[in-house]
Amino acid sequence: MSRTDTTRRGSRQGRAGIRDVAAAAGVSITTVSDALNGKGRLPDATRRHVREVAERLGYRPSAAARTLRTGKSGLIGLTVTTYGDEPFTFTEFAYFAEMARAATSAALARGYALVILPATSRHDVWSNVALDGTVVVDPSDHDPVVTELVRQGLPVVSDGRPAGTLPVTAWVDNDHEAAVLDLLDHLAAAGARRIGLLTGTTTDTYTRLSTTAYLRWCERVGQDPVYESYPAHDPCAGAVAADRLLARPDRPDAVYGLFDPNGTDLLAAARRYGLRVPEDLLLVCCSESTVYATTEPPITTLSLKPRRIGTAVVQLLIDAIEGIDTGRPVEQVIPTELIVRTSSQRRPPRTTVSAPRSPARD
Amino acid sequence: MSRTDTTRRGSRQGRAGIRDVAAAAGVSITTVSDALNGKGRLPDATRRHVREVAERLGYRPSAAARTLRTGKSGLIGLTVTTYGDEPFTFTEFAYFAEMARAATSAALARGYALVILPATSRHDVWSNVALDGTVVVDPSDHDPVVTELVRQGLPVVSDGRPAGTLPVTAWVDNDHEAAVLDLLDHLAAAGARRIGLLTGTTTDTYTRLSTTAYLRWCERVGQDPVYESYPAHDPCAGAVAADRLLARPDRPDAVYGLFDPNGTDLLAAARRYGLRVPEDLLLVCCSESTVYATTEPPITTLSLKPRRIGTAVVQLLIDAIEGIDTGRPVEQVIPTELIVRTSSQRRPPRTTVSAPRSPARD
DNA sequence: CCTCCCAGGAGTCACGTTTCTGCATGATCA
DNA sequence: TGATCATGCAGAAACGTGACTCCTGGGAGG
Repeated sequence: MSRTDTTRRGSRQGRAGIRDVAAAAGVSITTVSDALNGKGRLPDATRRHVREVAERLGYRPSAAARTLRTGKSGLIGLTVTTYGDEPFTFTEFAYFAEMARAATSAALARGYALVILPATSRHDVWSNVALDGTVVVDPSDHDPVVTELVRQGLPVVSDGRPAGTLPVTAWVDNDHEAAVLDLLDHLAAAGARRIGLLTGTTTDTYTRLSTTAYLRWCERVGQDPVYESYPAHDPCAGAVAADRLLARPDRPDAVYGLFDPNGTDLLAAARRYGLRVPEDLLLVCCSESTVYATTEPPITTLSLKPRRIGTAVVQLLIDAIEGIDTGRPVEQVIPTELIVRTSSQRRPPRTTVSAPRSPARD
Repeated sequence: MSRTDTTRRGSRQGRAGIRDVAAAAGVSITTVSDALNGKGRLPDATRRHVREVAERLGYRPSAAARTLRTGKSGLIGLTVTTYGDEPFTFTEFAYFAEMARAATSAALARGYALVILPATSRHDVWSNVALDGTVVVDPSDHDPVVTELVRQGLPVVSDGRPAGTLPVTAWVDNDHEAAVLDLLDHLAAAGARRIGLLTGTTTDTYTRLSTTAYLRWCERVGQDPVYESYPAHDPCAGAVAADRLLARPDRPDAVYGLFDPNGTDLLAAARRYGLRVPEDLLLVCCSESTVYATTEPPITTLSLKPRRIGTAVVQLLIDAIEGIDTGRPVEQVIPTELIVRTSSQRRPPRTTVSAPRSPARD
């Protein structure tokens, strides 16, 4: 009777609370909670009645209270190692955008949302948000953020295999070595005698594995390595390095560029030196950008399949959050795809392997 | 004395709570809270002691409990209208990526984090996260999500001026009409006699305003409009529309493309028809992509300055969250920038107006 | 010597849920 | 007919904070 007047504050002040719904429906708080969450044992009539009243009052459960009570927030952190003060790195823009998009989709489909967080260990932001787990893109060697998160008992899944002893719950990556070896074989089969590499000075796993594979391949076929390195986060340095590579006395007749903008940079450099692509110079770069389908000539690209990676990372993370923890790290390798276009074929292609965005020429 | 044994659960089970810190420091919960938040009146000695103990125990305050108590979560929603089942639209990829990056930076600098949320009114995800406010990119006419958020009393700031009576707290946009008029004048000054438009079939504000400005300009200078429309979310349709535009009997000698991929599509179409750029065809497109600096020839682009927009949107939103609510909508117009390159100059440029791909921008 | 005041800190409630426990009420069964 | 049991629901204890109220000395002023 007189106890229902404990509903003093919530009713008029802000949004309707569970108490208001209970009072309006003439039932207890327990019944409302059970009815809305499909939990307890209630007849369908009561369930419907409560739901209707809740709808009428515009009731939305408080996410904060639910999180506090259940310990689950439905939030997943997404963090990327950065080279400056910006939250994402610039070089892998298309890759990251695609990967983040797929990750967001996959998370939403399972009822989770993604929170973009900085890779810096500024605790004030990280500890202000209740996370169920975190996706880390390209974690550095002994990432303090990852260590701290694992110490708190949160699952962490990385895009890119962790270097050193980084204790991630699971990771997803491409087989970068196989991709590079395959790609170099493709160039050699197209007639390349000396293949050059445009690579980065950073020590991340992608750059390291790819460069190592290149060197191994050179050793195997008995070619002297011809490569230029530059800091991958500086787009101007990339254009300069592309120019340097083609200005060398031992100029390569084919080049693979590890980073997204390398294709246009190499194409511009080739024009400056009067080199025709693909007649004088074969070109491949690693990119997710669709512009390479319509450049003159279209450029063969290696796709790392960021959408599949983003999806896989989130699936593994949510599995770890909800399911049983196997204890040992789970590893998943996503195949790459070589999208062959004109720039890596000595003769005009007879069978088009690429998916062209334009009506067929000739 | 014997009441301190109420610290029964928290101490061993999970992370350290505020009670554990209080017990370890030999003070009360109040003192710990005050010491860590710099609130009450405590001597520095006590404050330091408590902080040290908290540090030693690895204490991190529970974000959920704090949110529940204070009503502020430090989370900002970021949502984009979508044309498919993906969370972001595809056509404005570079724009959105840049804008989101700037928004994330600005939010982090003020202690907030961004949560990526779908534009669909799937309430289960939206109501599962406690938001302090939301950024909406390109809200549709009577966006149900915006309406619902405003009904809940949350501030909403939109990128793109709201159509109809959408009750946003504030908005940020470019002056699209002025940008298009200016750009058309630029093309006319370069010698264009008949300027064509590549536009979209969607009804969003950007497309509508830009197209209207084009039609107005045509009327003013007495030119018959020459344009093709296509669904902007379909990249293949864009290539086809570009081809159609150049195949017309009243073929334009200059084209402005409203969307990011239009530049490469138009360039490819021009090559198919044997048109030289800029001699036979002047080209401008709206894009944030840096590839247009190195295409053959480089293409003039209209930049909407997404970084400035992203920053402005977040600043306005956080101001609304923290500060006083003025009640009336705040509007902010960001100027656009025409990056003039070879494709829109009849004669080789003597003075380079374009900004090359240097990292420092804005 | 008494009073007042203030620094310093302890107790306690409330935020809005979820969930465990438990109490009625009828129906079933030996 | 009384014991057992499933059903339908109410009470109340947390979850971990923040903030308000109140208590207790000790020094200063009268």
